[in-house]
Amino acid sequence: MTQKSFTIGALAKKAGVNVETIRFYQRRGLLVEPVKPPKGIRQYSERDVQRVRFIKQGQKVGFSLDEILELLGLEDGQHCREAQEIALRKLALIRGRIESLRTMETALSNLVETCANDSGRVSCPIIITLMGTSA
Amino acid sequence: MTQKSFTIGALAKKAGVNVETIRFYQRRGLLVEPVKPPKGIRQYSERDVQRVRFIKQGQKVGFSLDEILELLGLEDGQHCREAQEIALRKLALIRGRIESLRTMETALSNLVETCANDSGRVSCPIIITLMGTSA
DNA sequence: CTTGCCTCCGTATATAGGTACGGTGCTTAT
DNA sequence: ATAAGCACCGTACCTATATACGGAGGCAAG
Repeated sequence: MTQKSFTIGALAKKAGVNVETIRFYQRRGLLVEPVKPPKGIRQYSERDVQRVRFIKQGQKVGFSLDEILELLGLEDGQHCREAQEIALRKLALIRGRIESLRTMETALSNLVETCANDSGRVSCPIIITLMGTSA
Repeated sequence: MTQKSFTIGALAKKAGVNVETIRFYQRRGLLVEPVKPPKGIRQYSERDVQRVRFIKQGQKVGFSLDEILELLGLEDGQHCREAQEIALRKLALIRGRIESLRTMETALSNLVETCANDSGRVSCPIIITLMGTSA
């Protein structure tokens, strides 16, 4: 069962990161430090777990923490024009990256296929096919 | 016009990186250091430019230099079984990343669209939609 | 034949993104 | 009421990926 609020240690565990990492993200502004009840312990929610996971996903696809901060800013809601501008910039990046990845995917699939037929040496033209993309 | 061979400085310029970076990649085994003619200067080719660009592309989609080294190993040709294994592993990663990026793409497109309709504040489903993907 | 610019090489420093450490003070189970 | 186990906080340290620095030597233009 899912509690609605828990400690930093539990948050870290749920999100699959180190406690120190949570604190690091707070310092970087990627996570809000919940108010500390006087004499108490800060409480976290599922929402925080999701944010951390989002950060990790973003990193895996090549975004820096600063970029992810921008993306999270969109989530938090801000004036439309600014949000839209950022979103459009990120969209362009994302699309370029998808294209790069697809090119790699094709090259690797071909390699695997070739391999299935022939069991000698193989080589994969992964480089040539990737040039010229813009992401 | 494209010369067939040039110096490290030219290579760096063509590839859009620093000379020091080229040397760093050589130390890391990502680029082969061309033989130095006695008393001479090492010569580089378009192929090197492509390799460097590939490295940069790879980084943009979230691969580390070590992972890129593996991918370049495929390009260079090696025994099938090993190559296939590596290729399959990378394919899985790549597919996961494409999926993550697509999710982000959808979320951001929606955001942009919402923006076009509403000129107040927006709240973006970006985080929620991204949770649980596996890349 | 000197002045610059470049290669070459080794070493030192920088930046991003964590990760570890050490002390203090709650709470809780024993 | 004491010992364990966390939270909290500041600071120090670590890894990956560059980037900079500084001296020696080659080559070409003025």
